[in-house]
Amino acid sequence: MTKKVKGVLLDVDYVSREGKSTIRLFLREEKGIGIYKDVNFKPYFFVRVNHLEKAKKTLKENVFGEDTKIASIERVEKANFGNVLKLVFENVQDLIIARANITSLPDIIEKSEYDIPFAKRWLLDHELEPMNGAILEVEGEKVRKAELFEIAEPKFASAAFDLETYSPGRFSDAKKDPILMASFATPKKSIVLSYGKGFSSKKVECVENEKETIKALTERMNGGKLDVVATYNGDMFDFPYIKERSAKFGLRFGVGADGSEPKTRSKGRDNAERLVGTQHLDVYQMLRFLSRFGVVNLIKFDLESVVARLYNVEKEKIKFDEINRLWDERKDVDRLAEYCAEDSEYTLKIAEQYLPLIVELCRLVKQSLFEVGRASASMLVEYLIMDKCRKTNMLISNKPDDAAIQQRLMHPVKGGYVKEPESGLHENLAVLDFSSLYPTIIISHNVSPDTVGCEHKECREKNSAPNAQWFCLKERGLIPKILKSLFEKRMKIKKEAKALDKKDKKFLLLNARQHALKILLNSFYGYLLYSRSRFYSREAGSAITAWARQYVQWVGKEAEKAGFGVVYGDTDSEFLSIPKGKNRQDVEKFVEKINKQLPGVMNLELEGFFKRGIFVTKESGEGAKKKYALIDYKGNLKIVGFEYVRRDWSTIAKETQREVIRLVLAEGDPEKALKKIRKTINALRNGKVSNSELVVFTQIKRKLDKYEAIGPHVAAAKKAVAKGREIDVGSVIGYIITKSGKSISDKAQLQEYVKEGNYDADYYIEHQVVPAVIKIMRELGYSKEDLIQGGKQHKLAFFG
DNA sequence: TAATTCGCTAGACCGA
DNA sequence: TCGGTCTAGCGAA
Repeated sequence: MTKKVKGVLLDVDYVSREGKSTIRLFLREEKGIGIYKDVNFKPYFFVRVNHLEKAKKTLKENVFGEDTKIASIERVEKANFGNVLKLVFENVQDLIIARANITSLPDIIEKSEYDIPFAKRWLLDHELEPMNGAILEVEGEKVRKAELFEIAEPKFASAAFDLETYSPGRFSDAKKDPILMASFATPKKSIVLSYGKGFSSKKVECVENEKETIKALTERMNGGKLDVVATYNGDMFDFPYIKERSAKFGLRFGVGADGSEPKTRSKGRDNAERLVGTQHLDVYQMLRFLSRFGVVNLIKFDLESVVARLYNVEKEKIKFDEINRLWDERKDVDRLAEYCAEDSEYTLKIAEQYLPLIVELCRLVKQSLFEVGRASASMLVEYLIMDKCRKTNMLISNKPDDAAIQQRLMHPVKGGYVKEPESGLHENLAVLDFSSLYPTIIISHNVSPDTVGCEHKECREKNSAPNAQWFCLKERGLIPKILKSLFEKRMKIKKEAKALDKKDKKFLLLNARQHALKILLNSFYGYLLYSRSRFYSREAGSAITAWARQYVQWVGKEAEKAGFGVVYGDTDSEFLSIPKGKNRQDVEKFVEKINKQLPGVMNLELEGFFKRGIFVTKESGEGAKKKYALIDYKGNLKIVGFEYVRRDWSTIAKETQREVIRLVLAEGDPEKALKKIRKTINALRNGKVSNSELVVFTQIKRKLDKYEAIGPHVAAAKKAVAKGREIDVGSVIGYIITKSGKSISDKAQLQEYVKEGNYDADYYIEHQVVPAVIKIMRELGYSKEDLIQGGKQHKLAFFG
């Protein structure tokens, strides 16, 4: 008896029992999470062989370990290779043993697709998409058939939890230190579970002790009601901690859809905590992931800093020694509870904000939320390519070995072209840029590892890149195939979104979808030149940049021919100055004319018009690249590359620089800028500047003893460690240059150890404020001395 | 423990 | 103590 069930596919995993590995599907249904099994799908990989029959015989006779057998061997046709055998196994363990030894056998050339995890393999081989709808035809718990159905506007039940733990003068140790409280937030309600006296907050649900706290939290979280559980660093802290504490009490934190505990998966130096069914989204990991793509721009990743940056809210941070004090003295435990509750609430808020984007990525790359929320760009691209390979019946390339990786690293590819700017002030500018330059080159010129250097004379003549590589025009390549479909999807969505109000829920959803597509589109070029890529192609990568350089320089030349000035250009953009006698329409006409001549989907876009712009010179006197500021006709500033946008400069220098740029560009008044600078310098001299304006943030990128040159940030970190503070690799520290010490490094101290007023005024004047503003003032004829002493006045006629 | 190259700038480091 | 070179970090695209 078969029946149909319908729901959202949350997860796929496998279990091994009695010598068989079986796929499980987790389906969000109305009542809960249904678990179904695909008993027919077996683990497999391929081998390329010299001689089919001989190889078959060898393989059949071979037993790799105790009882390790190949369940079946079949010959398969692949689009890119002949003589391929598919080896199927009863379970994953057999596959693992077999793949370790197989290449040593005679007649085997190469193993292929042997390192794709079984559950991922299932997803790649089926049409279903995680976080999208699925209709399963089932017999009992066994799946007979599975198909996708689109859910346009999905809604997911999500919640977040957070723990506060005891930490007597050191970092909490799950073996000894109890959980004090646990907060649990859903979009509707937020509660805190705890024990002991002194609570009066309505949010707090008091239970008897720690054990009951764990029990109560477990109860809230299981029962298959949740699709997503969000934590903030649950991978490294909350989950491992509560598992350990549970075990101590003889409990199990069994909040997976099948009642299992979260499993730890090691991910390089870090771990991840995986729940089956219900998806664990570690918001901390997700934000790291999103910041790699520029979706968010965060400096520090602790929850307080993140909340401050995302929502402009100063959330209270209670330090661990104070947590202990409040708990022990039972004073103001409500405040502690509120703090704990806020952590969950904000974690959930951030999760929900970015969920649509991540969900869209899940669907596109056909992997679970757990995977995507922790993935890298290369993994996302790889999933897409592997999916396309399966659809077009191609054997997926293997990962490169170490020697190949080293080879690749030794031969970098020439990148984009950057034009040296004409420094100084410019008026009436138009900025043009190629929309999605590299992806559109790939699509329009069919750039792909499998189309390079074909034998057709015609392709060579018509489709050669400036670096002499050419690409076949007869058949679309693997990479362009994928990019074309992503590109077209994105165009369609953008068009649809354009018709909607920006506050419309549908708009936000469409925007998340187009953003997901953009992320993927932009990741392919990097993947082609990524040293560990399965589809590395120096030829393809260098052709892309060669074409890019050619196109952007060609547009520059054409612009000059058309009578515009070309002020600057970087990789995919041109900054034109519009001379007297020309207007906006002339620019538009120029763009139109260029677009008629561009091939395929390539497109030059008019980004905007700007009233003024400033470019500065380097110490050497050349125009500085990747540094400029523009102001549009509405008065909006766009500051690029300057210290103002860098985190490793003090606020006092950055804000002064911004104000100087604004005064110069918006008001055209360098004298006002000069006044501002002198005022700042005076404040510094008089000790009036607060520490918060003096902090410099820098990331510690390696272990402290691994530095060859001890810069101020390393020196400050070392001193802090000597005082007992922990500083991990990857953490961002804030330091101040104090009065005591000889070198700058000697004077550097972590912000938290510096008393107000104890700063080296000369340093902040000479090394922070002046260097930040002199670049700009120099363009207007001022010297360093003018800034510092208040030298002679300049009469300048820059603004008529 | 995982996309690329181009570019700027600081401060340490090192030898004269 | 000077000036050149190297290490390091971060941003633009």
